Amino acid sequence: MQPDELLRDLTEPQRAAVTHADGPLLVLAGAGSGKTRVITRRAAYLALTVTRPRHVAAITFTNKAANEMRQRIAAFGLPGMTVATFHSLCARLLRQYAGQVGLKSNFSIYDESDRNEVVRRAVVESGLALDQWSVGRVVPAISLAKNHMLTPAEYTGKEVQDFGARTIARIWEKYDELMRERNAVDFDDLLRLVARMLEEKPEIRDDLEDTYRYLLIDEYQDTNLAQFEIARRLCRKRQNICATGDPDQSIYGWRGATIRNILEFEQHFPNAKVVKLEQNYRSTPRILAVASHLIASNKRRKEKTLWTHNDDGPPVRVVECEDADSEAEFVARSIADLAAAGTALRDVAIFCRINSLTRVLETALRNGGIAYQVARGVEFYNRKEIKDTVSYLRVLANLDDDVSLARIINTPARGIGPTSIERLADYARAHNKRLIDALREADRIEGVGRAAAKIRQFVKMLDELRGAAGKPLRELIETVLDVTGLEDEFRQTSTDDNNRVANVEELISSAARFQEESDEPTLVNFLSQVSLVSDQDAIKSESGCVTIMTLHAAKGLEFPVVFMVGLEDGVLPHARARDDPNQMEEERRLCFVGITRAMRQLTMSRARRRQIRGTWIPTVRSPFLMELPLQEIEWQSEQEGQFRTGRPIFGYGGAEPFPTEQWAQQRSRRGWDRRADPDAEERPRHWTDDDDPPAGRHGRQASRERRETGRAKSSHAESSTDKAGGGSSHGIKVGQLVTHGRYGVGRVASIDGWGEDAKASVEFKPPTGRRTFFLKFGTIRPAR
DNA sequence: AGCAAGATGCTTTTT
DNA sequence: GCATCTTGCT
Repeated sequence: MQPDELLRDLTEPQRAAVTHADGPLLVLAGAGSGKTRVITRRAAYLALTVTRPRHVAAITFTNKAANEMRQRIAAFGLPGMTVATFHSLCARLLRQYAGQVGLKSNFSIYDESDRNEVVRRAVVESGLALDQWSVGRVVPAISLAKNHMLTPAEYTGKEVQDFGARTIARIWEKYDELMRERNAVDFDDLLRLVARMLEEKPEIRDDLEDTYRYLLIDEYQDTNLAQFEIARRLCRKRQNICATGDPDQSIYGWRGATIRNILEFEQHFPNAKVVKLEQNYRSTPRILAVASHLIASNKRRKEKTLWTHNDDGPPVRVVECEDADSEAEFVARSIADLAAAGTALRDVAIFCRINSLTRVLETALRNGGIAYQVARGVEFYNRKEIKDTVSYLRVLANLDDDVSLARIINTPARGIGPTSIERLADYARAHNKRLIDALREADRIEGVGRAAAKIRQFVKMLDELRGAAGKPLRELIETVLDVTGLEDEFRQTSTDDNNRVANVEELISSAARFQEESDEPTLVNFLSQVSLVSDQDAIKSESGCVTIMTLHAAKGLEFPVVFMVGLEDGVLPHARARDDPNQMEEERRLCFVGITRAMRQLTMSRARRRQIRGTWIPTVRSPFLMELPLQEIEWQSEQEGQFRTGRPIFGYGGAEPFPTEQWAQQRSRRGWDRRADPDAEERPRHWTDDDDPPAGRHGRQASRERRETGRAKSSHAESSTDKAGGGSSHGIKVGQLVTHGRYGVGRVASIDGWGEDAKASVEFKPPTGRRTFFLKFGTIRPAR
């Protein structure tokens, strides 16, 4: 293949991103801008021009992304490239260099539940009470600290006075110790240990830098500090890092991702070239307008303007329903209508902020006879039968793995009860031995009397199985299932709903596939893959049904028709984000991600009443709805079962469609009433002038008007709104760009008058020309 | 060992 | 309000 062939059908900015050879490169890839295409082309282009495939490494977050990329690159016929997720690459490196970082290369990778088990143990062994130091409290603290590359000492360091922090650090140290004993690492360790290794072992880093000469890092906006350090340390010599991502789609801050990594890329990598991909191939201009207008309220971002050649499509709708049930029915009915008109169900998706909202939707779709699937986080590998089987395999691979061993001692039930297991564990701890050694010495342990014989049998069985550990994977797993009695158990407990036998068979075939496809199909490597693969990777688009999923799960996907439900204050944005401006921005990005998944038709909805934990409560409209460009949107309101199109009333979010007498009184009493002019309700809210981004860090145009993002102090439309009645804070200045519902964007030429009489003269593009508006009517609004 | 009644807790969840 | 885990009982 000729390199030029890779460029033929690319746009100018895409080409620039693909052909940039040496030195740091940041590709700001807007939603739907053909990012994957650019990355894969770039990988191939580099391999054909400035280097060879084996010196190119593309790193992604999900297996799904990695697989897709691998496939596309394979089409170029350039074998030998590294395409991996951060975690799988790190696991590979840690196995390779295990000895140098204090691990054995057969280490186990612990998932959430395994890790929780060890944390629980660490709490107990630290002499603390589990109900006070619950997993839910300890785990996130440690995980976050690890992702920020802290050590326990550094973690306490800042807050020596803080008893809580000191205790967490103590538990953490214990936890690390227990993990080392078990020859196990968790997901966070994979990253952290590699990052540390690259710093502390210059000779290893040197080798790796010579291997991975060109780095491509995808979804860079979702990297945490550990991942950033890995990337940075891998390109220290050559600085050949290409990061792609979109700050507006950073939605994993709560997991330790740092949006700063992408915002400050140019500081971290001086002389970086920046390419913006702003042409969108996915959505209609209307959808993009809505998305852009919303995200403009964020401060922590990089300026970017999405545009498209696509045709207009139907208007974006916002629908306010009486309650959650009728919202779900509305969605179901709309989908039924679409289906009747020829839309395929697989082209339709429903997004919600939290999983608990799916239930009403499921009911409504079922009642409406509409086929659907829920993309749940319930993973294949978390099923009991899979975990049981995998635990046996883990023990065979890593005899130090006490957590897995404890899990299988009595699975299937063989008369070794919890008391005996506890005694064994106590003995092991007291004598500083592994659990497996305690098992072998069971006869000598006090209080294990009757179970001792059964333990002996179990150990014998394990030794037998270990003899089979070298067999091909399929055979090995089948032997395990047979010898342990698991197979019989699964056969007996399988139901139509939950076919355990079939699930285990799926595991076997994935092992067989691994055996064929992997370069090094060892048991340890298979287990690695099992730990690092989730079935989020397997959201099928082929099934002929509607997909219900969370906004997080929706990232990276696209659907012709999208419904977003629950646009309510406390749901989206989530209540717990409400008093933190940074979290509010993340919620807004989440909303943005949802909107930009839609290709042709987008409907956002909200219920005026919703059942939260059992009781019906009136909701408040999401502040994000009020940040949408009103003139772009068709508003519908349900009243007594009828849907009417009309303008919403801002500042009002109660259970009634329109203000009640009581509400109106309350409103004027508080002094935030607005005139009854219907146009006035369209005016954007919350303009302030003192709200620029922090000290021009990223060199933004200071002149640009920024919208207040907060609304954090109160859930009602509040005072800042209604300075508008008083005059000067309509937020419109001479020279500023404003939009008008009919005439579009224009520039303010002059402002005359004051207060009620203030009017602006606005210059629009021909043929409209210059027009004058009374500001009090709010017909022109600041554009962004 | 197995079940049933209580207790708990409840955003999102790439790996 | 509900599902999931724990505890206590037989």
